[in-house]
This record gives sequence, C-alpha cells and structure tokens, in this order.
Amino acid sequence: MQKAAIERNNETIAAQLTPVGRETVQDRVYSELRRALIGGLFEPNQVLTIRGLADALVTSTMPVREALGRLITEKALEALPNRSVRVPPITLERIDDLLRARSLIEGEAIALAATRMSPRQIASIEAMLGEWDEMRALKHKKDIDREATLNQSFHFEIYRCCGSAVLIPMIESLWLQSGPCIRVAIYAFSDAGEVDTAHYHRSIVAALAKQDAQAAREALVADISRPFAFLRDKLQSAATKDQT
Amino acid sequence: MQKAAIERNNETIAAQLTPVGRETVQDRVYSELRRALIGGLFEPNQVLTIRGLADALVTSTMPVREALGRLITEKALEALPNRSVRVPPITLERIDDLLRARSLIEGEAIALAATRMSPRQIASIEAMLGEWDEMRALKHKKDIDREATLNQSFHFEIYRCCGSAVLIPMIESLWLQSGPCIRVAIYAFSDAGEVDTAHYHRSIVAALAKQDAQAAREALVADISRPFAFLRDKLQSAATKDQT
DNA sequence: TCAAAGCAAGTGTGATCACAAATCAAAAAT
DNA sequence: ATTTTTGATTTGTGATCACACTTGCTTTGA
Repeated sequence: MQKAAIERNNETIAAQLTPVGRETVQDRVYSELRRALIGGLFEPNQVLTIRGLADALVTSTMPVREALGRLITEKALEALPNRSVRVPPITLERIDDLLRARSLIEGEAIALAATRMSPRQIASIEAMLGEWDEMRALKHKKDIDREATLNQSFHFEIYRCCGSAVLIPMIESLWLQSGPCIRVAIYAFSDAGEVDTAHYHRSIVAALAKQDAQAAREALVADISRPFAFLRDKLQSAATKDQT
Repeated sequence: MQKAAIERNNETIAAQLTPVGRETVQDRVYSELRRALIGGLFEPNQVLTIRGLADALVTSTMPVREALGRLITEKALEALPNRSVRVPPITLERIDDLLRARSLIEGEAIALAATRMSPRQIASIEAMLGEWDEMRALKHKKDIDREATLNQSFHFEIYRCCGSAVLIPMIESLWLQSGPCIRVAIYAFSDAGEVDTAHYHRSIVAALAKQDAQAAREALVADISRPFAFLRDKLQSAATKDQT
C-alpha cells in the first residue's frame, strides 16, 4: 500500500494550486452592489428595480432579489411601502446619527486595535500611507475612486486588528449606510478645494505606533467627522436657501 | 355634486376600519425565525435546512431561503463552506465579544435615552416593572418565555427613546446574535437558583427617572453582564472538566 | 375643462423545476 | 477488517412562470 506516497503527492499538488473558490452568483451580485453603494454610484433617493439590476448585471432576477433583501436588512437600502426599494435619502438627523454611531463603534475598534497591533501590522499601515502620498503626488488630477478605495483599505486594515468578530460587520454596515452620503461630500470637497486629508491619517498611525488608544480614537473621530461636517454644512445652507 | 358628503362618508368608514397590512410570507417567516432565535428554540451548532424549515412553516422554499439569507447577513446565522446554514457555536471569545459590543452600544443608547425620555415614557416603563413583579409573584413556577419577552420589551421600550434610527437595528442584531447564548444561560439559571433580577431593572428605572445617563449606563451594563458572566463560568468549568 | 374610471405596461412575490454539489450508506476491493 | 468506490438521496442555487399589485396614461363622463 502506497498510502503515504499518495498522501505526499496530494500535498505537493495542493501546495502548487490556489483554491478556486465557489462564489455564487448571488455573492457576486451582493459584492457588486456593495461596491456600488460604498462608492456612491447610486445616489440617495434613487429607486432600484430587480429586473433593471438583473439586466445590468446580466443575470436572472433571483440572485438580485436575494442580494437586495440582504442589503435592506443592513439598512444599506430602504424598502418603501410600495415594496419598491431605494437608496435611503440624506437628512440632517441621519447624518448626525451615522456620525455618532461611527465614532462610537469605530472609535472602540481602533482603541482595541491600538493595544493589539504588532509592529509588523503597524509597518504595513505605514507603508500604505507612503503609497498613498506617492499616488497623490503623482496624479494632479484627482482620482476619487482610487482615493476612496485606499481609504477603505486603510481603515479596515486597522479595524481587523481589533480582534472583534462582532464589531467589524457592524462597521461594514455603517460604511454601507454612510457610503452615499460620504460620496456626496467627497464630490463637494473636490470643488471646494482640497484639505490635507493625509494629516489625519498620519496622526492615526502615530497614535497607533505609540499604542495610545485614546489618541488613536480621537484622531480617528477627527478623520471621519470631516466629510460629515462638510456635508452637514452643505445641507444646512441648501435648506436655508430653499426657505428664501 | 355631493363631493363633500362622499368625502365625509369615506372618512367615517376609514375611522371604523383598521388597516389590513400587507405582510409578505417572507416577512412572516423572517419574524418567526427571529423569534425562535431570540427565544433560543434553536440550539447552537444546529444546522437548518431550507426545505425542513419550509415544511415546518408550511410554505415553499422561496420565502425561507430569503429569510435565511437576511439572518446570515445579520450574523444571526452562519453560512458554512458547504453552503448549509447553522446557528453559530458558543465560544468564550464570542461571549466576551458580544458582551463588549452590547455594553458599548446599548450603553450609549440608554445614555441618550436618559436625557430624552418624557415623564410619560418613564411612567410607562415603571408600570411595566410593576406588571413584572406581579407576574413573578403570581406564578411560583418559572415562566421563562414570558419572562424573556417582558425583558425584551422593557429594554427596547427604553432604547426606542434614544432617537437613533441607526443604533436600534444594531441592537436588534446583537440580541439576535446573543439570543441562543443567553437562553442557555437562562436555563442554567433556573437550575442554579434565582438571583434578584428585579433589582437591576429597578436601578435602571431609578437612574432614568433622575435623568442620570451615567448611572443608567452602569446599571444596564450590570444587568446584561449577569447572564454572560454566568455562561462564561459555565463554559470555563466545562472546559476544565474536559481536560481531565 | 377637469376629475374619475379604465386600460396597459411594469414590478415584486411565491411556486416549481432543473441541475450540481454534498452526504450518507451499502457494496466492493484490498 | 479496513478502506475505497459506487450509487441513491438530500440540499442549495438559479431560472422561469403565474399572479397580484402598482403606476402612469388614455379615455370617458359630467
């Protein structure tokens, strides 16, 4: 019996091959819609139809309706009484509400991460920061999508170190909910002149490197407050203008 | 033209009729599964099959699979790599993780509620407390289901006053996730002798009546920590016993 | 001229079917 | 006796269809 030999052979094969994964269509639809939502491809109040999305994604309605259902339970989308679904509208209350929740939960996550991050993990984050600067220096034209993606990776790389399997999905849900709002703010930013966004990220990394949980929390809150505050002002001025 | 008369007639009819509501089958399945989960009808590690649930609920597979998908995104259920779904297992890490998240978020919610609750709302909570004692005094036999339901109403009545449409769904998700754990603890409680659960709730109400946010937060954390701590001890002793 | 009724296109929901993958048990081979 | 293979059953996934409800427009009636 060549059991050991066969076993060894299988192992060498396994070492060379990369797992193929068995992502379902529904998963791909879900990821794609998530990406679109966080990226702000859909604007607030826009209604989405199952068949419309199915056509756009070139699948049948089945995976789409299940993905939509999941996004609705995460409050990333909203089910109207008409049974149609839309991207939730932006209101002042919702902005404040989201910012408070994000400060609370992401603040806790980064405070936990501050005491747990290994030097290797810190270095990884710092490298990211450098790459970021590089990109920003290179292209004078603003690449908002790339910027947003990098920002997302930066934050979640940190959050992943908090060691909480409960908090992280909640943070993902919060990003999903604030995605459309943030994107509106970002676009407004690029018109209203640039702020030094890099500064915030540097102070986050500095606090993490010192394992200073409180400083990390404060730096993070300052970072995520920025677009919310901007959007808040924008909405308020729009509201007062409507009154005239 | 009798327009005014017709209008008046319609209004009187509308006043007598109660809206019929348009709950879908999927919604009912979802609610039912939620109830079962929070109530601890399913035990940790139990796998659920779509067809099995569909038969039990007397519907087709369609509403069930969508409800399951929603529960999975809320982390109330877990999707195994086999694509089958089970209720998540209890581990020590998960218990601590859930307790931390619940203390953080529910603590924030009650702190917000403490500054916002109207005297009328406080009175409503107090009345609940009385009804509670009454029930407990009446039946010497412990009615765990009723107890749990009342506890749930008590907490969410308070949380609803926090005025955050973002926090409340997160709390619901957390209850869903800790439901099976808690139920295990509760059952163990009833064997291990009763603790004065009423005391915790009284101190919560007292803090709310004084609008003392910090005291309310602390009282709440003490309240929700109790079953978690109990369960934690139980698991740890079981683990050490396994080692022998 | 304007509101109400009627019609047609579009949309979500649930049921059913086909298919592929997983699971389990019995049979075969070592 | 243990392992492997084979085959039957179960299970999740995706597609399609039927039905009910909504919506927007046209037509009808006052």
